[in-house]
Amino acid sequence: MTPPGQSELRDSPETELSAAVLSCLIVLRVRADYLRAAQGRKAGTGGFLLQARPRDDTDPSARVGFTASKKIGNAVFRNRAKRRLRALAREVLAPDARPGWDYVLVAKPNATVSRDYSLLQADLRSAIALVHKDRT
RNA sequence: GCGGAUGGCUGGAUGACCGCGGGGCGCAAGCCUCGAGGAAAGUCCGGACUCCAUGAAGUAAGGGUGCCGGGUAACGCCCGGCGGGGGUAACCCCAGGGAAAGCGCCACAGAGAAGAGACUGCCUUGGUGUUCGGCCUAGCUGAACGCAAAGCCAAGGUGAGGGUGAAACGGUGGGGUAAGAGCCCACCACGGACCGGGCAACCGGGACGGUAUGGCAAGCCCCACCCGGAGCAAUGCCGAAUAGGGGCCUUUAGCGGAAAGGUCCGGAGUUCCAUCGCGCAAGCGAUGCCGGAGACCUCCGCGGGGACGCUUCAGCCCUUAGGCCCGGGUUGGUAGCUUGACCGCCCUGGUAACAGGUGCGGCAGAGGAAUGGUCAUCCAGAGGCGAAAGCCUUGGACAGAAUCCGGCUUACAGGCCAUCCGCGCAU
RNA sequence: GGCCCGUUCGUCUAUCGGUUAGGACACCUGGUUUUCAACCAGGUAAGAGGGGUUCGACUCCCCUACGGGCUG
Repeated sequence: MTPPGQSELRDSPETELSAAVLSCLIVLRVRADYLRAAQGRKAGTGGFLLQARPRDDTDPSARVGFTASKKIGNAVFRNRAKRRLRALAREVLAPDARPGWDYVLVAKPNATVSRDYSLLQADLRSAIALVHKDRT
């Protein structure tokens, strides 16, 4: 299975990173932050839309936000979309997030809830690479 | 067996890895434990709770409810009954008070739409011959028909027939009459003194009345009963930051005193409290050194004020300035916050709703908002293949707590249980 | 979360319980003009959905759906 193999592989870096990374992944709370992130780099994928921007301040933490509009569906579907995106961010985005950046994951109707999870993981990896490469 | 009615339950299960929110323990690492629904929904009713300072009575306006009895903290909810309607039945549905308090409306059609009306008709009496034609048209005259009616005119009787309409001022039959009419009679409908039953709604009987009372109150209204307003983004406390602002309204915005306690000062002592009393308990109350001060807090008296539609009263609560608007800043923490008119099983009372009892068990508390993500196996379900066993594929209803309860309404794949009704078959 | 309000032609809006639901803009057709615009004439086109009260409902009552506003 994947969990033991991956944990073996990432063992030494993960333990150091995890504390730092998890503490750095702060949830965006202010509407203005979301509006500013929407002005930054965008990378659309089959399951969601990733927005990212580097903040030009001294705070080294990486922050992340989630958006699920009424187009997604009723409250059950909106919650599920946000939970899947949150799980993705924890597994994929946390190790690769750059300090001082804001990320926003926007759910897409139907896709975010029904798309296969492994495809979503691949989507997020490529989207992160796209956003980071374009910037540098 | 088929079809139906009613009531209730359930709403995937187990495991692995990685995670989230609350609580407890721990210095920490971490460990343990709890973590969505029957509708959490719509926000349609009723409450608890908080603020508007409290309570009571009356009343205006406005709103709501509306058969009777009961249940409940309360309700527009529930239970039982009554009446009306539907269904072969089980059973279901009903905003179901008052139209003789008053106002209003009843389009079109129709004679007439509310103390109505007289179109076509029917009948009686009186008058007049009738119809057709011609002319010089208040009239004259010719022909045909007829000898007593019809027609026309006038006066009167009538409300039965026709037709209209959602609805036409009781219905059917008979008698009666000039023609008719509850004018009279029988039955039905209606009203109904009174009698019996029932707590009541109402039910049964019914002298008598000849018919009076058209419909609409989810039109205004009347009657009875109920209702103050706002809502946890209520309302407190702490902190940060900006500022130490501007405008308006009301106003007598105060006076006198005390020093047990807080506070302050000096000295002593102390800090998680101790002692005593009450209580089953949670808890509540009292006491806790000495001297001084009177600015502040506090307390007492007098005076003033207290918006909530208005008035009155009580109590003596709050206050000693209050309120509103603009501008500026913040968008934090904490309390409210979840054990309550609570839920399930059981026992007792009651037809039931429900009430009482105690025994056991259960009950999330976030705050840009947790309750999840992925995978595997199984279980319902659907489709395909197959004679069957079985195999493969697919796939899980409506839907996510936000102060908390009691209801209502709406959404809901599938499954299960109980009771009852109709039909058919067998015995 | 809480509290309110509203749904009528494609759009904006009228409408005592008694209609063929009125008007303006837009659209279509015809006329006028060399043509277009403007103008004239005519036409198409609507009661959010479901129940109830009533003889009769856009209107009165109830439920649902959708849309909008206010509130620290």
